[in-house]
Amino acid sequence: MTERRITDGHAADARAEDGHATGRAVTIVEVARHAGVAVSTVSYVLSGKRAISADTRRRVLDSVRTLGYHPNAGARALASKRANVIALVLPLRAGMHVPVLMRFATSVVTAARHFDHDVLLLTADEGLDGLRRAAASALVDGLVLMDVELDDPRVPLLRRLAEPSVLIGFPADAAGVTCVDLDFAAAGALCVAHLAERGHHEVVLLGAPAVVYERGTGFARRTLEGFTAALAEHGLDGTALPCEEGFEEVHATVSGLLAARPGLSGLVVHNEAAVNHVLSSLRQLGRKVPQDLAVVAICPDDVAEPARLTSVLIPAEEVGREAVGLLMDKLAGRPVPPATLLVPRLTVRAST
Amino acid sequence: MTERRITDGHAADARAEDGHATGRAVTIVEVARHAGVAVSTVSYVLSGKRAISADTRRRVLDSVRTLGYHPNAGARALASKRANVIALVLPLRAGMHVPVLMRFATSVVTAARHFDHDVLLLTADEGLDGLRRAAASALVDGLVLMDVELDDPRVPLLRRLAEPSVLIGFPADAAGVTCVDLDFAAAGALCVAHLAERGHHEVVLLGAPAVVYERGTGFARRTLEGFTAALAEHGLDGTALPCEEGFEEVHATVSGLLAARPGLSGLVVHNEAAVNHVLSSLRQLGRKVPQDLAVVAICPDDVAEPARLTSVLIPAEEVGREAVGLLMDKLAGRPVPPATLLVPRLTVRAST
DNA sequence: CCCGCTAGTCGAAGCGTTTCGACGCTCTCA
DNA sequence: TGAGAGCGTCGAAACGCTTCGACTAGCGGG
Repeated sequence: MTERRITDGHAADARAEDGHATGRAVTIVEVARHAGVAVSTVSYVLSGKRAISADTRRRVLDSVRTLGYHPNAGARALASKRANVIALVLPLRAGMHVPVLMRFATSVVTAARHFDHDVLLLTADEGLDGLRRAAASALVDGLVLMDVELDDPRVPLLRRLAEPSVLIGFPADAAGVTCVDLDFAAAGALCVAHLAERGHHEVVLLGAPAVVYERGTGFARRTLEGFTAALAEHGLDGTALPCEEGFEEVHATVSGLLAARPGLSGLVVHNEAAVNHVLSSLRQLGRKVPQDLAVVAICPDDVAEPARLTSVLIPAEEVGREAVGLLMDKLAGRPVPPATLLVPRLTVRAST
Repeated sequence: MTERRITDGHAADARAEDGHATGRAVTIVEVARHAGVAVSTVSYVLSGKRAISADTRRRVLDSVRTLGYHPNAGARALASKRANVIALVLPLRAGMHVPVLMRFATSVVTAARHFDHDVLLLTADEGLDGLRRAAASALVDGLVLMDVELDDPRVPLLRRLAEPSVLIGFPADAAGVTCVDLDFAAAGALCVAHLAERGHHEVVLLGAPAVVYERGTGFARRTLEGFTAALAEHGLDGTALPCEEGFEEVHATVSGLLAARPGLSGLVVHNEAAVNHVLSSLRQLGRKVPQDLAVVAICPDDVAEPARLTSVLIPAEEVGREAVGLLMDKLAGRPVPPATLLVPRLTVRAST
C-alpha cells in the first residue's frame, strides 16, 4: 500500500448564493404553495398522468423553474415503486477488449438517459450477491448484463428475479431470458459470401484462442457455424483454426497455414487482438494484402479502420441501445422477443 | 406483478425456500413481527446506532436471514437523507487511454462497495446538468470526477454544490475542491534518481507534445519540475524535450538528440503514445537498450509490461481507492486535505 | 432511600413523492 | 331538462425506513 503525502493548503469553503445549487432542497410542497395549487396537481403536471389546464400547467412549470425544483429520487422511488435506475453489470475479467466494453457502457448510459433512467454500475466480481442486493433493495428496476458466458451462474438467478433483465450475449440455455447480440453466424457467413463474390475458392477462418472454444463461448462458436455452413453453401474449400494472441504464436500459425495450403487466397479473422499481428506476419512473409491474400476481419471499427481492413464491425452502440430499449419494453409490460440478433454489416476497405 | 398478498402471522412463502429471489419484497415490519420486536429495534440492530442486547440482536438477525430481508433503498434514502450511492463521472472523450480508465472505474466501484455504497455512472457528455440533476435529486451523496481538465467548467459548479466531491487530477484552480493524483513531480525525480544510481551522468526527459506544455497541463508540468530539480540535486547533466506522437516525429527527435548529445546514456519518457516509437527508433539507430541507452518510462503498466520497460506506473487502483476514501471522509464530516499526492513507485524491468 | 445513570426497548413522527377516490364543473344527448 | 360523461383539481392515504423522545429496569453513590 502506498503511503500518502499530504500537501498543505486550506479548504476554502466557497459557497455562492448562486441559485439552486446549495442548501436545503426545494420540495414539491414549496412548488405547490408557490404556484397556488395542490401538491398532487404539481405531481400530475410533472408526470402528465392526468389532464391539467394549460394555465395551471404553465404556472406550475414556472414555479418549478424559478424555485429550481428537482424531485427527490428516494421519495419518488418509494412512492412509485420505480427507481428509474437500471443496473449495468460489467465483467472485469481480463481478456475482454476494453475499448469495446467501454463503448457498450457509454451507449447503455446514453440510451438509458433517453428514457429518463440512470445507470448503476455493478462489477461482475460482486457476483450473484450484487445482483440480488440491487434487485431486492429496489435500487434498480432492471438489469443489463454484459459478457454473458455459456454456462453463466447468473442466468438461473435472473430467471427467478422479479426485476426484468436483458443479456448482451447468449448463454447456452437462453430459455426464460432476453438476449441481444450481433448475429455472429450471419457475420461469419457474410464474410464467406464476400470472399466468394470476389472469386476466392479457398478460405480459412482464424478465430479466438483455443481456450475460448473449449470454454464453448457463444459468439466464437456461432461465427464458426455460420462460416462453415457458408463454405458449404458457396462450394468453397477451407477450414477454421483457433488463433492465439501473441505475435510469435500468430506468426507460427500463419506461416504454417500458408505452407499447408498453397491455394489459400482468403482469410477471415475473428480475433481483434490477433488481427494486427496477422497483417504484420503476412507482410514479413512477403504476401501482399489484398493481392496475394484477401483479409476480412470481424472486429470493432477502431481496429479495422486504421488497418484499412474490410470488416464486419461489432456494433457496440447499437447493441447497447437495443438492450436498453428491450429492458424499457419489459418494464412497461410490453412483450419482447426472447432473442434479438442484429444484422451484421460488412464494410469494404482496402484488404479485399 | 404480484400486487396483493394477504399474510397472517408466519408467512410461509416460496421465497424463503428458493433463496429469497422473487415475489413481493419483505419489509422491516414483517421482520419486526417475525422477531417479536418493534420496527425501530430492527432498524437499530441493523444500523448499530443504539445498544441492543445480544439476545434480541440474534433473534432479529435470524429473522432477517430466514425472511430474506433487504432494506428498501428508496425508503432508506428518504428517511436517512443518504442514498448510499456515489456518482462516478467518466469522460468519454476520445484520446483517453481506455484500459486505464476502466481500471479506475472498477477500483472506484470496489472501494465504494467496501463502504456499503453503490456507484452511479454518469458520462461527461451529459455535462453540468447531469451533475446538477444527480446532486439535486439526492440520487447520490457525493461525486468522483475523472479526467479533470485544467480549466474545467465543472469545478465552479462543484464548489457550490452541497454534495461533496473528489477530483482525480488537478484543475488550474484547485481552491475549494479536493483532488487526488499521482505525484508526478516525485515520479520525475524518482526516474532521475534511478538513473543516477545506475551511474548515468547525462539524461534527457522526453515529454508530452509541445502543445500540452504550452497549455500548461498539470501533470506534464509537474513531471518536468520534478525532473529538473532532481537533475540539479544529483548533479547530472541533461534537459527536457517535448515529444510529438507520430513515429516520424519521434524518430527525428530521437536521432537529433543522439547526435547532439553523444554522452547521453539515460532517457526518461513521459508519453505513453510515443514510448514504443522511441524504442523502435533506438533499435533502428542501432542503439541497444539498456546497454547503450537506459530508458525509464512513466506510463501505465500495460504499456510498460509488454515492452519490458522499467517504469513508474500510473496507479489506477490506488487512485480510485483513495478518491473514494476521501469522499467517505467528507461524507462523514471528517476533514480532508485539499490535495493528496500518491507516492510513485518504480518497477525495474529490462530497460535499465 | 432516593436520585440519577445507563442499557435496552418501544411508539410515533416524519422524510417527499405518487396515486386513489371524490368533488364540482361544464357539456352533450336523449 | 335531467342524466351521464368528462375535465380539472384537491385532500389524504400510502410507500418503508430512520430517528427522536420516552419509558422501564437495574444499579451504584450520596
